[in-house]
Amino acid sequence: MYDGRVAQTVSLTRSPKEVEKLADQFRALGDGTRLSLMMAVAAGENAEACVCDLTPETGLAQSTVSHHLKLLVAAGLLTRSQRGKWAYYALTKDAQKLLK
Amino acid sequence: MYDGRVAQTVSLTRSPKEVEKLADQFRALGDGTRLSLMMAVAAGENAEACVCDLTPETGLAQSTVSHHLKLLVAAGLLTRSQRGKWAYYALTKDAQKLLK
DNA sequence: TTCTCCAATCGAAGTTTGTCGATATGAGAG
DNA sequence: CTCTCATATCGACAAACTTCGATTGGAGAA
Repeated sequence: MYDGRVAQTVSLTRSPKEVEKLADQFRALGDGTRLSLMMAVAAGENAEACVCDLTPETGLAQSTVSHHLKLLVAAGLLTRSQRGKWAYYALTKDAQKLLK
Repeated sequence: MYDGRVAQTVSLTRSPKEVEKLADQFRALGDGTRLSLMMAVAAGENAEACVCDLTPETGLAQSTVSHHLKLLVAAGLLTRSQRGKWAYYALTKDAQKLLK
C-alpha cells in the first residue's frame, strides 16, 4: 500500500487531448534541425522565411528541409503561405509561446 | 540569388550549445508517456513523486517508467533524491519554465 | 505550350526510440 | 547475514524517425 504516500489520480490542468497535442509540439521541437529551422524562421524578415533560404542554412537536402517544415506545420508551430513560386513559413502563436 | 529576399545568417539569441540542450529537453518532453509523468510529478505531494506512485498511473512496466525518468533527469527536467528505499523525482526550474 | 525554377512527394537505407521480461543493485527489516 | 521490497540495468525486438536521391507537381516566364 505504499506506506502512507499519496497516489492521487492526477491530470493537472490539461486534458488527455491537450497533453497529446503538447507532446506532439514538443516532439516537433525536439530535433536539432527543426529547432534551428524554427529559429531561422523567427529571425527572418517579417519573422518568416522560404525553403530556398532555409535549405542552405541547414546544409541538408531540400527534400529533408521540406519534410521537416511539413512536420512543424502539422504540429501547429508554423504556417505556410504560397506567394508566387515561393512558400513562406512563419511561427504560430503556439510556437512563440513555447520558444519564449 | 533568391530575388531580393534576405538570407541572413541567423542564430537568434541562442548559442549552438544552448540549442542542443533545448532540443534535448523538447525531445524528452515530446513523448506522451514522459509528459504525463512530468505532470504527475508536478501534481504530487510537494511537487514530487516516486516510481511506485508513477508506475500504476501509466500502466507501463516498472522498468519502462524507470527508463523514462532517467531520461528526464539526463535532460535536466527532473531531479532524483533517494529517501529510504524510495526514489523521489521533482521538477527542475527548466521544467517549470517549459511547462508553464 | 514549353521551359525553368521552387517545393512537395515517394521509396529506401540506416539509425534511434519505446517497450518488455529477466536480472542485478541497494536499502531497510528481522 | 538473509530476506524483502523499490529501482535500475540489460538484451532484444518492433515501430518510428531522419535522411537521401529521384521524381512529380505547380507557378511564372518566354
